[in-house]
This record gives sequence, structure tokens and C-alpha cells, in this order.
Amino acid sequence: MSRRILHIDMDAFFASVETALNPVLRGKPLIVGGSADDARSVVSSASYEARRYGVRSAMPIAQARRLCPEGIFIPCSHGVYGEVSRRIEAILETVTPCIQMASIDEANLDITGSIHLFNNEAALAAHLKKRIEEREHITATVGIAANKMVAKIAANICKPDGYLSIDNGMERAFLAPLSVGVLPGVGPNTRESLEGMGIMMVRQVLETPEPMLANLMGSHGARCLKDAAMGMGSDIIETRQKPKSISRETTFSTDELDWAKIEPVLFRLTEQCAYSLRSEGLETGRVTLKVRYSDFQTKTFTFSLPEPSGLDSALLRALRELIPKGKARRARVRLIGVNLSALSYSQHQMELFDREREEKWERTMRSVDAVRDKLGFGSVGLGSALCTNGNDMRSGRRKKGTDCGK
DNA sequence: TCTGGGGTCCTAGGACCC
DNA sequence: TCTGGGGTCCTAGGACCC
Repeated sequence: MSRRILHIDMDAFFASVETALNPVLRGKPLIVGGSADDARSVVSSASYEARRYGVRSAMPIAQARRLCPEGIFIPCSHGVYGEVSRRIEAILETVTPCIQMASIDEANLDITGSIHLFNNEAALAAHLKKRIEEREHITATVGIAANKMVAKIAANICKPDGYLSIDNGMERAFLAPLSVGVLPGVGPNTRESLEGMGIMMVRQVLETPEPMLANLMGSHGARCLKDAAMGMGSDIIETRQKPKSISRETTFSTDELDWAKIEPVLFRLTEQCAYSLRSEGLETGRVTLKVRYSDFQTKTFTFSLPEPSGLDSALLRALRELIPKGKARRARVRLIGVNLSALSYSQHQMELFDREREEKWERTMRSVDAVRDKLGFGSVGLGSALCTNGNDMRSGRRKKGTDCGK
């Protein structure tokens, strides 16, 4: 069955939230980024008024100041943006439970079964946009298509405060005249390479033999690019996902040569990672130290733990193995970071799952017994469809996502 | 003006095993 | 005395995304 996927994206999210908090900022060139005392920070979000001056995300704040001297510069308040994001998610949930938050400011919804509640999908989209504007005073852009990728591209090309719907079956025709840069995975580097081959438009990707593309980006990359150009993408909404890695990193305000000063910072980052890890009920099997030196060269050093752990002590032991490797290059350090990967659910968490499973079974059996009391024992059978495998019972948390009854 | 922080996914080379 | 392939795991690096 063909589905309808709605992609919703908040316009200039951080800047919009700041404006909602302080309406005096409305209509002004607003630039959100870094922290108050940080000379090395970059732009996280710029209002559309600031963008007119050429200010863009990821641009150094200092450059933004030169481009837009009359701009209003505000440091990031990530906690606030997270709260607004959760409230927006709650608004989206009034339309369908089948939601995948793709990031703090965008989401995919499977609206296939919800459209009839609003007569048509345009009315559904208008309802969400209106609700968000009323409650949070920020505008959003909506794209609707047969899959997540096309819906997102549709939203991207009609920002801000836009709405664009692509009928099922029209994906290819919609994408053909667009720039290759709209396709996922085509960033500045790949785009330059493609343009070097004369491939400017999505249509030209379709006309180029796959082996030629493979020379540029590998066979897998070429296959993905072809599929994307044809408008093929996933329509599966993954409602809950286990993180693949947890990391913390920081850039020094001035490059640091003294590891006696670097190490305590590193230990604090490690403790922050470990705290996040445990709050997710996870353990890590791999600890990676990241060091960026003053020449911007970045090195990573990895240590695999003998067994998964979520304890600060085990992580710090791993770090002590790695630090000498980072120190080996006698250069000033610009950035340090810690990354935890090879994540798995902790034993404690597994016990919680087991308890949840037991309780689920108890509830199920109470209902089954109640039916049997009324209609006789033979009225309800427990077939193999009822899961007996512990892993499957936990799948709501363990597997990548839920496909919402597809 | 030098270039953040949080992620995901892919590649490639070497080790190791059969 | 020379030396096959295939598979998998580990590590490091890089492109890309928000």
C-alpha cells in the first residue's frame, strides 16, 4: 500500500524560539550561536532577515559580525530549544502516533491513516502549522510525499512557512529539474565532483551510467545516488531508536599545550558521557579519544573495553590508555573529545525489560482468564503468534524502530 | 575571520581465521 | 618454499546532516 509521509521542519528554529521568547526581536536580523564568552563559536541559526546579509549556519560568529554589523547576537540556550521541541512533538502526536523526530527541529509523520480526519492532507498540514504558530509563535514548513526523502526535499524548497505536496508517482518528475545538491548525501565535496563531470541537475544523474558515478563515490554511493534521483526512499517511520554513539567535545578558547590542564577537562567530558550513557540504560564497548591540534588536523584513538561498561572508572581506565597517543604529537591542542560507541543495553536495563515483559504477560493472562471465565477455556488459545522469545518481546526498545503496522 | 557540537554512515587497510 | 580467497572484526578517517 502506498503511504503519505509528512515532513515538517521549523523555520530558523533557534532564532524563531528566541523571537517567541522576546517579541521585540521580530523582524530583526538575529544570529544565534556559541556561548556568551566564546570567540571561537559559529552560527547555529540565523533569522531570515540576517540571512539577507549572507549570514549562514556554521559560519564563524566573527565573520557574521562583519557581514551584518547591526545584527543581534544571542548565545544558544539548548535546554529551552529542547523543551519547545518536545511540546511541538506533542502537537504532532495529536494527528498520529506514528512520528519520527529526525532532529530537534524536524519530524516525519506517517499520515496515511489520518488524512480522512481532515478531509484532505492540505487541511491536515494547515492544522499543524496553525497549532504550532498559535502555541509556540513559530512558523513551520511542510512537505508531503510518498517517502521521507521526497517529503523533506519538498519542504526544503518551499521554506519558510511553506507547504508543498508531491503526488505519489510524481517523485521523479518533481526531482528531475532540481540541482543535484538537493539530494541527501550530496554535500559540498560530492557536489563539486559531480559538477566537475558536468552533472548539475538531478535529471543528469539519471542519464549518467552507474559505473561512472561509482568511480567518483564508490559502488554503494552510486547506487544510493541513483535511487535518490529516482525519488526512491524509505517510508518507514522509526518511532524509537537506540543511539549508536554518545559524545562530548570542547574547543579551548586558546590552544593548549599543557596536558596537565587538558586531562581534567577530558575526565569531565568522560563523566558527562558516562552520565548520558547510564541515563539511557546503556553500556559502551568502545571509547574513542578525539584530538584536534592547532593546525586543525584531527586524530582519533580507540580502545575496546574487555567487556561493556557504564562505569566512570572503566571509561577513565580506557582513557588513560589513549592519552599517551594523543600526547605523542607535541603540538598545541585546539579541541578534545570523548566518544562512546558499540553501545548495548545494560544488564540492569535488561532486567527492567524482563520485568516489563513479565508484567505484560501477567496483564495479558488476566484478560485471557477473564474471557475464559465467561466463555469457557477453549474460547481463547495462545498460539505461536504470541511471542515466546525474550529478544522479540523487547523489540519495541531494541530494534531500530516500529513500522506502525505497515 | 579561521573553522562548534551532536550525531550517522561509509570506506579502506590490516589482523586473523578457515 | 611459496602463498589462494573469503569473511569478519578492529581501527582511523572522512563526508554529510542539523
